[in-house]
Amino acid sequence: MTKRPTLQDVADAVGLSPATVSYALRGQRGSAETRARVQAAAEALGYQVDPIARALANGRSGTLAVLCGSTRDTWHRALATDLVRALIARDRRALLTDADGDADRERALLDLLAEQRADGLLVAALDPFAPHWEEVARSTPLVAIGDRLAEAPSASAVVFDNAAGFALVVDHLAALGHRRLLVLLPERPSTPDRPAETSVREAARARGLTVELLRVPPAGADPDAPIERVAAALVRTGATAVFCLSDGYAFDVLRAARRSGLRVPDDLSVVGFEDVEEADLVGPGLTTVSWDHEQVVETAVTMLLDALDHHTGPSVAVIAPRLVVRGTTSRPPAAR
Amino acid sequence: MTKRPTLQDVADAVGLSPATVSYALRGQRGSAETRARVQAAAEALGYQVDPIARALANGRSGTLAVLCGSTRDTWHRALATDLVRALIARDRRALLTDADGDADRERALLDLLAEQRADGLLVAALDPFAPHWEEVARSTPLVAIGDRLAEAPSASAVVFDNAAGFALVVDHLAALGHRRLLVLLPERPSTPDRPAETSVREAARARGLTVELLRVPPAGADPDAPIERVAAALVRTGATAVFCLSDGYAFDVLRAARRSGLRVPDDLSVVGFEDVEEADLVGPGLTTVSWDHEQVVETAVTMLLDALDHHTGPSVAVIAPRLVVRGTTSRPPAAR
DNA sequence: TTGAAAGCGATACCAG
DNA sequence: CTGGTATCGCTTTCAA
Repeated sequence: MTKRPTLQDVADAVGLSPATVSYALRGQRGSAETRARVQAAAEALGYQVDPIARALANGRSGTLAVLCGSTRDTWHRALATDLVRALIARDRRALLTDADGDADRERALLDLLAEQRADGLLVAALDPFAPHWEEVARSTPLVAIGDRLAEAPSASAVVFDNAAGFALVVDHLAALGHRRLLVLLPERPSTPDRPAETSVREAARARGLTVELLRVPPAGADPDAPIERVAAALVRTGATAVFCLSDGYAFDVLRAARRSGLRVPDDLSVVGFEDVEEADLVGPGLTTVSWDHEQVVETAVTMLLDALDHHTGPSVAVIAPRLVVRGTTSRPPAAR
Repeated sequence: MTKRPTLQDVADAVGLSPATVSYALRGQRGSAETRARVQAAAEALGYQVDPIARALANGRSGTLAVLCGSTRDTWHRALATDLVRALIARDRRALLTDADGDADRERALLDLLAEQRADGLLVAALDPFAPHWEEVARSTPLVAIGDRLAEAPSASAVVFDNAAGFALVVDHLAALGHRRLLVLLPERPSTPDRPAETSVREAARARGLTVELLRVPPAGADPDAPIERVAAALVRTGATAVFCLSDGYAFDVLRAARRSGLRVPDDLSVVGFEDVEEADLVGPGLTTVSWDHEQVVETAVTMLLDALDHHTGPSVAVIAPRLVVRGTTSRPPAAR
C-alpha cells in the first residue's frame, strides 16, 4: 500500500511550490493555465487534501455537527438523522452526536466539537436556557431547532409556532365536544418564549375547555412510572382527551390507555405534538400536530450553510403547524 | 477570549520540555513526582490536548465512526443512534454517517472516514459483497453488524442467526395452520452466507408450507409501488400470512392490508424480521422476530473496543432470534 | 503571479 | 529518565 500523495508531490510533479499548488487547487490564485495544469496533476496523482492537516493549519475542520439532546425520542432521532442526511446530500461532511438526555454531557460534547473545529452546529438543545450557548454561537455558526436559545442572540433558530399548534389542537377537540383535557408536558420548562403552560391554558380558556396539567419526565428516563400516572390521571379527572406536549409520550399514553381498558379513539382522544413516521399505523388512529419535517430540515440546513458561505447574520424561521387528524372521538362528555 | 493553552505553555510552567510533558500527561514516562507536577500544572492552566494536532502527529483521531447503510429504515436508524450512544457512554468520541441507500456514497464515506483517521468502524453495510471492505478492515478495526462482509476476513462481525429466525417464524405460522406464505425479501442479495431465499424455502418445506417470494426494493426507495405489488400478490396467491424479510416492510404491508380491506390479524398474519420500538402499538398486533437490540449493540461495541485496546483479532458473534408474538391469525386456509 | 519560510500543536525518534 | 528536533501536511503571511 503506497502512501497517499501530498501537496509536495503535486508540487514536484508540476515544478511549482506547494504554496502555489495549494492556492491553485482552491482556485484562489494562479493563471487559468497554471490552475488547469495543477488540477490535472492532482487528478493524475489521485491527490486529496488531508482534512486533518488543513484543520490544523487554518482552524477549520470542514465538518458540520448535529448535536441532539436525546436520540431516544423517536422524533428527535428522525430529525437528527435527517439533518445529517441533508448535510451529506449537500456534500458536507457531517457528524452526529447525542447528549442522551444529560445536560452535562451536552456541555461536554459542545467542548468536544469546539476542539474538533466543527465549522457549524445544528442543535436540538436539551437545555435552551444554558448560558454557554452564546459563547459557542459567537464563535461558530449555530442553528437551534425547536426552540430559541434563550441566552444566545447570536444563534439562528428554526422554531415551531407552538401557540398556533396549541390553538389548532384545542379548536379541534372543542369542536368535537370535548370539555376536559389532560395535557402532558415536560417537567422542565423548555421554551424560552411564553411558557407552554400559559399558552395551552389560554387556548383552552378561549374555547371554554378545562385543562388538567400533568408534568412528565423526559421520554426514555423511566418508561413505566409516567404511564401509571397518566392512567391514574385519566381516571381521576374524567378527561376525554389527552394532549401530549412532551415529545414521544403519545405512544406511552396509548399504551396506558390499553392497559386501562380504554379504547382509542372511542373512549379517549389522543393528540400528539409531533408527527412520527409510524403515527398512521399506531393503534386505531393517533391525531398529531405535524411540523413539516422536510421544511424544518431544509430551513435549518439552508440557514447554516448561508451563515457559513455568506456570513449572514443570525435569523429566526418559524414553522407553522398542521393538524393531522387520524382519529379522535366526538363523544360528548355527558355520554360517559 | 484568551487562547487555549498549548503543550508549550504547560512545559514553560513546569520548566520541562514539551516532549516530557507530552509523555507525562499520557502516563508513558516520567517519575511519579514529575507526572504529578505536570498534571497539576496542566489542570491549573486548563490544558486540553488538541485532538487535531494529535491526529496529525500520530495518525489517530481518537474518534470512532458508525457507518449506516440507510437511516431511512426505522430499525437501522435506531441501531445507528444506539451504537453512537453506547460509544459515547463509554467515553469515546463517535460520529455517525449515513450512506442513505447509495452504495457509491458508502464507498465515498469510507474514504472520508479514512481521511479523518477514524480509529475504528461500526458498519451496517449496504453492500456486504463489496471488495473494498477488506482493504478498510486491514487498516482499521471494523465490526460489521447484521451480515458478515463477504470479502473481508479481517473484519469482525455481529451477525443474526437468520436461519434460526426463519425456522421460528415458519414453525409458528405452521402451528397456527397456515399453509401459504408470502415472503418479502430484498431485491439484492444481502447475506454472504446461505441466501435467505434458500433458507426460507427449506424451513417452509420442512413444515409443509408453500412459499411465494416477492422481491421488493430497499425501504424508502419508492414507498408506494411495492405496496401495490404486495396487495396484488396477496390477492393472487391467497396467502394467509406475510413474512417480511426486508427490514422496514412490515409497516408497509400493514398499510397495504388496510387499503385492501384485509384485517390484521383476523384475515392475515403479518410477521416482521426485526423488532422496532413501536411494533407493539402498530395495528392490532404485529408479530416480529427480535434480535435483542441491547445485546447487538453491546456485543458490537465491546468487540470494537477490544480490538482497539487489546489488538484482538477478528471474531464473529451470532445473535439468536426471539419471536415476539403480538397477533397472528390461526384461521385455517380452508375457512377463507 | 509565484515562492520561501514560519507556523498550527502535538508525537516520536534518538541522543545525552 | 530527559530533552532536542524532525516530522505530520497544509495554510498563510511577506517578499520577490
